[in-house]
Amino acid sequence: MVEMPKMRKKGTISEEDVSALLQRYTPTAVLALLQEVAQLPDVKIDWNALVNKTSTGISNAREYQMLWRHLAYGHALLEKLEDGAQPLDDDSDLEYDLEAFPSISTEASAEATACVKVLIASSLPSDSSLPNISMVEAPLTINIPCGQSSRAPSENSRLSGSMQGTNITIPVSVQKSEGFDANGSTSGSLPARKKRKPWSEAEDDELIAAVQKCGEGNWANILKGDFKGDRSASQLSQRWTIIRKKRKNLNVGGASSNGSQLSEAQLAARHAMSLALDMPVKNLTTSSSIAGTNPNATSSNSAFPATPAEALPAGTNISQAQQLSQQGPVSTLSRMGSLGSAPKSRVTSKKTSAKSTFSSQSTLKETAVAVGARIATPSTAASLLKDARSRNAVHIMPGGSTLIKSSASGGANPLPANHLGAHPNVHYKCAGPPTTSLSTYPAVAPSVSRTGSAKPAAPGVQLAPSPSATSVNMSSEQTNAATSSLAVEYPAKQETKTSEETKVPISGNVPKAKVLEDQACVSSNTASEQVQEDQATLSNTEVVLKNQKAMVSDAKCSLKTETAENDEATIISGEVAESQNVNDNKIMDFPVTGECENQSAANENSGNQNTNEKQTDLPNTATDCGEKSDEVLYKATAGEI
Amino acid sequence: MVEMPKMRKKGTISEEDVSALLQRYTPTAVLALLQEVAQLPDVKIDWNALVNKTSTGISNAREYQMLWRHLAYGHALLEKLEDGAQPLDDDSDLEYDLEAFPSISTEASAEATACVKVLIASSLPSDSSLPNISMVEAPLTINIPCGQSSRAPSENSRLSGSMQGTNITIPVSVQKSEGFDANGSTSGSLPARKKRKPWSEAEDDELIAAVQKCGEGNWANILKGDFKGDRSASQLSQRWTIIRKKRKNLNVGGASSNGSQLSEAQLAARHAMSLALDMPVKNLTTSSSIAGTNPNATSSNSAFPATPAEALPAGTNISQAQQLSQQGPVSTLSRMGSLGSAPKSRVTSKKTSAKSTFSSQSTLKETAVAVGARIATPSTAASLLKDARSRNAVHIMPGGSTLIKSSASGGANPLPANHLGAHPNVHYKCAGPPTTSLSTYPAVAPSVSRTGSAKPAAPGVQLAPSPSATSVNMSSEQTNAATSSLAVEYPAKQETKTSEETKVPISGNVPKAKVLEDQACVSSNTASEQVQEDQATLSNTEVVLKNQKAMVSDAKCSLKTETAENDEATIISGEVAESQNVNDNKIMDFPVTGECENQSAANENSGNQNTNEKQTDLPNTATDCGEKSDEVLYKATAGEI
DNA sequence: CTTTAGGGGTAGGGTTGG
DNA sequence: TCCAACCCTACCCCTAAA
Repeated sequence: MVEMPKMRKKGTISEEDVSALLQRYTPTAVLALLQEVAQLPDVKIDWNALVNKTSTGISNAREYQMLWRHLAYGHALLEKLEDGAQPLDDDSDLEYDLEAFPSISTEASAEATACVKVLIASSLPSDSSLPNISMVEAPLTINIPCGQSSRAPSENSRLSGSMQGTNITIPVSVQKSEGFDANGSTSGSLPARKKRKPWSEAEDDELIAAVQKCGEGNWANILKGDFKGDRSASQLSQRWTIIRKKRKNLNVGGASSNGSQLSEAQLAARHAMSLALDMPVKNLTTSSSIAGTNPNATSSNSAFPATPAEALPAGTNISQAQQLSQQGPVSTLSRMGSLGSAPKSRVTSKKTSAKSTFSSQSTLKETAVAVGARIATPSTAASLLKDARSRNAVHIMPGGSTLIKSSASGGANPLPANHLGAHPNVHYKCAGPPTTSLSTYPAVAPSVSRTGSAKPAAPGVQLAPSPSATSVNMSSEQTNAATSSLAVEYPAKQETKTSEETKVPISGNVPKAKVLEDQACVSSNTASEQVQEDQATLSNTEVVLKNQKAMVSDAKCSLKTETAENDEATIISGEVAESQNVNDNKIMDFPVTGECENQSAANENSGNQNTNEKQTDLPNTATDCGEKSDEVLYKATAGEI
Repeated sequence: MVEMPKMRKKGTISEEDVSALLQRYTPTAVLALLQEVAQLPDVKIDWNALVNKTSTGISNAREYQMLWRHLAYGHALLEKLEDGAQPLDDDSDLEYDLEAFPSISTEASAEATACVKVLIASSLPSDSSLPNISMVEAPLTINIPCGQSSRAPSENSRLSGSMQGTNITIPVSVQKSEGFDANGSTSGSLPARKKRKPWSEAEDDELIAAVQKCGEGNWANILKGDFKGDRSASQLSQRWTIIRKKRKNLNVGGASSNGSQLSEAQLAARHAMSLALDMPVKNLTTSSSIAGTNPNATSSNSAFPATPAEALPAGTNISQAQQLSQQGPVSTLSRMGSLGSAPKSRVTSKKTSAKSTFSSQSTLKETAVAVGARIATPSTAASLLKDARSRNAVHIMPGGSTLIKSSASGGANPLPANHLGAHPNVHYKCAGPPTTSLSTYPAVAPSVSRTGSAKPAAPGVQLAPSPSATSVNMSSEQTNAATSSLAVEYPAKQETKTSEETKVPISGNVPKAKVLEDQACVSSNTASEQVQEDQATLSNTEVVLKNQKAMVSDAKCSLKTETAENDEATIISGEVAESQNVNDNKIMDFPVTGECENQSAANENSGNQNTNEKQTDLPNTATDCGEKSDEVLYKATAGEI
C-alpha cells in the first residue's frame, strides 16, 4: 500500500514539518527512535526487530521506518498505513549523507544533539528519557563522535547539524530538549496528543527497574530521575499495577525465570547485581562496619518501610527508639495478612510468630545485609530480636488451629497446612512497639467440641517482653492467655464461613450458629488492631470482608482445628492476637475483627465461663478486634468463665 | 514439588552460581530482594507478605524464599516450582552462619558491597532522588572482574563481551549509578519524601483516646505522652480532622437514613457518646487535678466536642468535677441536647439516663476498662490503666450476653450466650500505646436469660490507677467492670448478623434474635469514639457497612436492646463502649459499634441493673464514642440520674 | 506549636479503543 | 467481551510555610 516515500534528500526540515511531526509523535518518541536507530550495531536495519523493542510506542514496522526516513531523509510522512504494512526495502537507509539543515536553529539543533549524545553515550537503554538528563549538566559535556551523529541523522538533521561539530554543551541541551519535547514549543503544536500509546516493553522494563530502585509509589522521583518516557506519574502508577498483576499471573512459573529475553537494561542490571551479590560477602564485613554506621542513621529508612509500607501500623514501634528505625518491618507482615488469602502461606508465619519476635530494624538491616552476606549469626539474630521485636511479628495463620499451635508451643509447628477445609484465617501480626512484644492471640473455637478447658497456652505463648512500657501489653497479653484458656473452650457449632477479601454474604442460609472466636490479644500498642481480621468469619450469616482478608473457615475447619487444639485454645487466641498485625494498612479495614466476631459463635457456646480477670483480659485482648471479634470474645469469655 | 533446597552452608558462591542466577533474575531484582529482606523487622520472614509487596517481580512466595536462601545460604535454585508452591517452613532462616566467600574477587566484592551498602544505607527506596548524580560516584568505576563476564551469559554477551577485557567502566557504572545512586543518596541523599503511611485503626484509636484525654489541639502533649506511633503533631492534627469528619458523616448519615431504626442505633451510639462525653468531664477533672488545672482549659473537651460535633459545646460541662465521678452526666445531657437533633435517639438515652448516671469519668474509664476486660482485679485494672490508658482498649462483644457475664462478676455472668442465633459481634482490639495495655471487653448478653445479677466486679474492677494520665482510663475500666456485672445480664434475643466490611444485608433471613453485646471497654483513651459506629448498625434489616465491618443486627434486635437497656443503660453503655472499639479504623465509621448496639438486644433483657458507679463508667467509656454513642450514653445517663 | 496549603500518591469508577 | 490506557475524582498523607 503505501507508496514509497519520496526522498527529500538533503533538503532542510521546515518548521511545518516539525509541527506536523509533533502532532503525530511525541518528542520523546522521536528522540527514542533516533536513539534506537543510533544504537543499532549494524548498518542494516531490521525494522521489525526495532519495532518490537521500541519505546516509541510505534508498533508498526512500516510506520517506524517511515518516521525514521522522515527524520533522516525528509521522506514524507504518510497519513495512513495499512495494518499489516511491512517496512520497505531499504538499501540505503544509512547510506545517505545528510547535511545539516540550516533551517533549524542552531541552538535547537545543538540541544537535540546533546540529548542524543547523552542518550547514546550513557548507553542507557532507557532512552527516552531525556528529561532526566536534562537535568544533568555540565558533565554531560559529551562529545559525540561524529560517526554516530552522522547516523543519527534525521532530525538530526536538525540536530545533527549541530552535533557533529564537536560537542554540545550539555546543560543547555538538556533543558532545551525538553522544551522541545514537551511543548514542542518549537513547533508549537500541542494539539492533541492524546493518542493512546501502549506501553512498550522497554518502557515496562524501565518502569520496573525504576520501581526496584526507587520503590513503589515514588512516581515523582521516578519521573524525575529514572523514567525517561513521557508518562505521567499517574500513568506510571497505573501501569505499575498492571505490571504487578501480570507478574503474579505469570509468576507462577517463575517469574523471572523466563529470562529468555532480557532487555539490555536487564542484562546490565544483572551484571551489576552480580557484582553486588558478590559483594555481600564483603559487605558483611564491611557492612558491619558500615552498618554500624549508617544503617541506623539511615534507618530511617523509613523509606524502606515504604515498601512495607502497609504494614506498619503501628506506630507502636516507634516508641522506643524510634530514632532509628523502627518501622519498617511490619508492613510486610501486614501484607501478608492481606495476602492471607492464601491460607497456606500462613504456615510460615507460624514459625514466625514464635520466632518472629525479634528482629529489630536496625538489626534487620544488618541482618539483611548479613544475610545478603550470608551472615547470620545467632548472636546477630539475637540482637535483632531485641530491636526487632518491636517490629512486627505478624503472622497469619490460616488453618487456624494450626497456627496456633505453633505459636504456642513454639516449636512445633505443625502447621499442617491445610486442610481440607481450610481455613485459615488469620493472623496477625503485630507491630509491636518497640520494646513491646505482643502477643495476642485469637482463639478459635470451632464448633461443637470444644474442649472445654482451655488452658492457657500461655506460657508458651507469652513472651516476655519486658520493657516497662511494654509491660502493659504484656499484661494484657498474659491476661489474654488466661483468658484464652477460657476462650478456648468455645464450642462452636456454627458454621462459619469466612471469606477473604471478598465479600461473601452468607446470609440466607444461615444456619445456626457457629462460632469462632478468637481471642486476640494485642499487645498493648499495636497489637490489637490486627486481631480483628483473623477471626472473622463467622458469619452465621454472612459476613464478608471485603477489603482484606477475611478469613474464613468453614465451620468445620475451624472446629476441627480447635478441637484438636482445644486445649490450646489459648494458643489460638494467641494467634489471633497476632492477627492484630493485620492491621496494618488497609487491613485495618477490616474489621477483621468483625469477623472475628464470629465469635458469635462463641455465644452459642455460652457454656463458657470466665474468670474475671481472665475475661478481662480477653477483652483487652479483644480490644483490637473488630466488632465481631468482640462478641466472640465475650462469648468466649463467658464460656470460660 | 519443590524439594527442599540443599544447603550449601558456608560454601562460597561461585561465578557459575552468579551466572545462573543472573540468567534468571535481574540484578535489580536480586538487590531488591536483599533490600526487602533486610528491611524486615523480624527475624521471621513472612514470605507471602514479602511477595505481595516485592518489587522484584517475583510473585511466588516459594520462589522468593528460594532465591533468598540461595543468596543467603547457598541453597540450590530449583528449576521449577509448582504454581501453588508455598514457602517452606523456615526455622532457620536466619540461623545459619555463613562465611564470606572468597571466591569472589576482591574488587568485585568490594564494589558489590558498596552497592549493597548504599542500598541498605539509603534504605530509602526512593527517594530519591536525584539522580543527578547518579553518575556520580567514582566508585562506580567498576572493574568488572572477569568472573562476571563469564557470568554474564549469553545474553549479556553483548554487554559482557565488551566488558570483559578490562572493565567496562561505563555500563557498570551506569547501572550502579542508577541503582545505587538513586538511593544512594547516600551521599547526596535528598530528603526523599517519606513514604506515606496510612493510618491504622489502632493509630486512630490511639489518637482518639489521646485526644479525649488531652484535648484537641494539644498535639504536642499527646505526642509526648500518649501517642505512640510515629507521627508528627501536624499529622495528628490533620488526622484528627479527618477522623472528626468521618464521624460526622457516619453519624448523621447513617442515622438519618434509615430512619427509625437507625435512630436507635444512633441513639445507642449517642448514648455511648453521652457517657463518653461525661467522662470527659471527669476526666477533666481528674486530669485537672492531675493536671491541675487544665481540664477545662484543655477542654479537652474540645476533643469531645468534636465528636459530638454538633452539639456541644457543652462539652464544657465537663468541667468540673469530674474528677471522679459524676459528672459526667451533665455534660452529657447538655450534649444530648445538642445531639438532640436526633430525637429518637434521645429516647434511648432515657433509658440510659436513668441508669447511666453514675460513674465519673475517670472512674468511668477505668470501669469501662475493667468492664470491658472483665477484668477485673483492681490491681490489674490499675496496671492496665496506666499502661493502657493510652491505648485503647475497646471491645465489643456481640453475643453479648456472654461476655457480659464474664466481665461482670467475674464469674457470674450469665450471659448466657444465647442465642440461637448467633451472632457475633465483635470486637476489638486495641492497640495499646506503648506502655499501655489495654483491655477491653465487650460483654455480650445473649438474650433471655441473663443472669441477672450482676455484680460489680467492682472490687476487682476498680482500679485505682493512678497515674494521672492514666487514671482516667483506669477509672473507666474499673467502672466498666462494675458495670459489666450489670451489663452482663443482657439477654438478648436478637439475632444479629454481622457483615464485615462487606456489605451484607442480612435482612431477609434473619431468624430470631440473638443478642450480643458487648461491653466494651475501652481503655481510657481511645475507647470512646468508637462507640458511635456501633450503633449504626442496628438496622434491623440490613445494614451494611461498606467500609469496614459493619455489623448488622436485625431491627428487632436493636429495638429490643434499647428496651432492655433502659434499665440498665449501663450495660448498654458498656456495650457501647465496646463499640468504641469499633472505631478503629475506618471503622470508625462505625460499624462496629453499631453492632454493638445491637446489643441493644441486651436491652431487652432489661433485667439488668446497674450500679451507679458502674454506669457512670460506662459513660466514660463511651466518651469516645461517636455521636451515636453519645446519644446512647446520654440516655443512659439521664436515666440514672 | 498548630494549622493550613500544596505536592504527591493511591484507589476507584468511568470511558474508550483494540 | 475483555483488557489496557486514559481520565478524573476523592481522599489521604507528607511537608513546608503560615
